[in-house]
Amino acid sequence: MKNNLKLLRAEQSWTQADLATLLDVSRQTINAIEKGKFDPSLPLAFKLAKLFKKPIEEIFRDDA
Amino acid sequence: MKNNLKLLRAEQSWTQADLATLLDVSRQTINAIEKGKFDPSLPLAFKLAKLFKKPIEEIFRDDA
DNA sequence: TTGAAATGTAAAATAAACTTTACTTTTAAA
DNA sequence: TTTAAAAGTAAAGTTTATTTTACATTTCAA
Repeated sequence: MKNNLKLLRAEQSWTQADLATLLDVSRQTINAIEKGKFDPSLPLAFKLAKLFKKPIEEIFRDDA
Repeated sequence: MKNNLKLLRAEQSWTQADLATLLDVSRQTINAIEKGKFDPSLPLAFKLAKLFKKPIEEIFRDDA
């Protein structure tokens, strides 16, 4: 599972901490997802999609 | 988080066990998701979207 | 070039997803 | 109306997501 989070976040000039606050998760969670250490839960993926106004499939790519 | 799985599965005349096999998860996992006991992981949501040829947002609805 | 902000990382703990086993209840066809 | 398949459920265990704390490294503006 790959994602564009780093890019999308940069487009908004948000820090990892900013994004974490907006999503109500820890900064480490954002860092780990960006670095591909794990995938977000489905609810968190929905929050990201809502925040970035993009479908989940446009943010995450299934490489399985 | 709500979902149409029961309906989509019925459209294909698949049992919970059939669907579980197609997705390589346990039947109890399908049952629990259909009954709303928990949400699938993002990878499993992608598998479902692929199988049913529908975007994740069309299968799951964020009610948060 | 220093210093602060941002990012990366790690360990320990908790929560949520998922499995296995096993049993009960519902559904539907013979 | 019986009975087999399907669906529901529950407990115990494993794995994965997430938090908290804490520290190290990178980046970039003064």
